[in-house]
Amino acid sequence: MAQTATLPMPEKGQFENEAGLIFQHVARQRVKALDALLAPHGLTSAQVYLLNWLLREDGRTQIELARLLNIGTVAVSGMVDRLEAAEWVERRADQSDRRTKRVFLKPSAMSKKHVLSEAAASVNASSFDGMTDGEVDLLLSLMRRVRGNLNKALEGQKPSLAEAPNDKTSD
Amino acid sequence: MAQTATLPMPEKGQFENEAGLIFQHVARQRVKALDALLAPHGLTSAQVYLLNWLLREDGRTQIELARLLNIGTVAVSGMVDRLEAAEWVERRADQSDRRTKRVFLKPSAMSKKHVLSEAAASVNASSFDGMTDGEVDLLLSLMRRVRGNLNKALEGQKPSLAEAPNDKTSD
DNA sequence: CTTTCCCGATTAGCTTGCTTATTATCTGTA
DNA sequence: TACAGATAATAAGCAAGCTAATCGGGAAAG
Repeated sequence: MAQTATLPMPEKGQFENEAGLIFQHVARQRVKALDALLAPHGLTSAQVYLLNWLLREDGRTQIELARLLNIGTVAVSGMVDRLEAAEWVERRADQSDRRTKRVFLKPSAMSKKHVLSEAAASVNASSFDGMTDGEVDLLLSLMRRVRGNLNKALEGQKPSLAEAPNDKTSD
Repeated sequence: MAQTATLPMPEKGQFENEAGLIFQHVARQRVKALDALLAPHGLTSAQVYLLNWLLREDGRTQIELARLLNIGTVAVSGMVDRLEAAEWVERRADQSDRRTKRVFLKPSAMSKKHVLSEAAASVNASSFDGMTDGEVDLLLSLMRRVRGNLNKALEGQKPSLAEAPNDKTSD
């Protein structure tokens, strides 16, 4: 730190603002880069993340997909709608539980397998260009810590599910 | 799948998939955390990023805001619509160029100044909990390099603006 | 002066995510 | 057995991005 006023580094307040935005920027740019690669195949980045999980193991329930993708079941529902309309996947009823629907890849999706992983790998390669393996590992491990911190913070923010035994001190 | 069964670490392919997702996760969780803090004030995280730039300097054009926020002018237009409807800002025509509109804070927004910066700082504090200043600096500098890499990659992907002197070899 | 080109803002329509509320089904307990 | 509560999926409606297309206003040729 220290940095006695020589660098073009903004001051503390501005720095924190920039810290806030850079996570959004990187995420959005990754989406854009991936979308650009996938557009010729009629796919989007979010769809590819979902399909990649199905390629690892087919026939997952939508709740399983939601947990793997870290999004809500409602978002999964919409995505599966679109994927089904485009004939990449199909829903089939679970036999033992009529509430759940399992999502299966259709042959058209399976045949695109290499495209999906190559597109993702290509964006990673671009993202980490000029970085050593050690730097990439370091970055990812720091990101995991941030994710863990935010998970904790978000759990603390919504005490609606857990806790609340007799704690009625809220507003 | 191989995976010699000791660590919970997935193998390379899965690792890369996770690398792709973690940037989205962190960005989204930051949004959620910030939104939760701001909801009582009737604001969203994206709106606060925009307002914070106006607090630094009022009366910017929408294109300036788009560049600062790293989003498109269309997105800015929509956000300013909502901010204007909620009486946080107002649009005024530029005098010298009738195409451009400048966005000015209204008193209600100025009075929230401390709320905005505190919310952002709070999310940063949560995000970086348990990390040393050095680690945070390192993370941010790595993120900046990733952003730079992606910027370059995205420029290369759309040769529609630059280049294309006589290159008509497209599809 | 006019024509052509560029540029700021907007509209229309899309994807992806969210919250809240509904519907059906399952499960556990009285 | 019956009823209460959890759980899987969906519907409705919103925010925030995006691209492509449009409109009006500058600016620089001719």
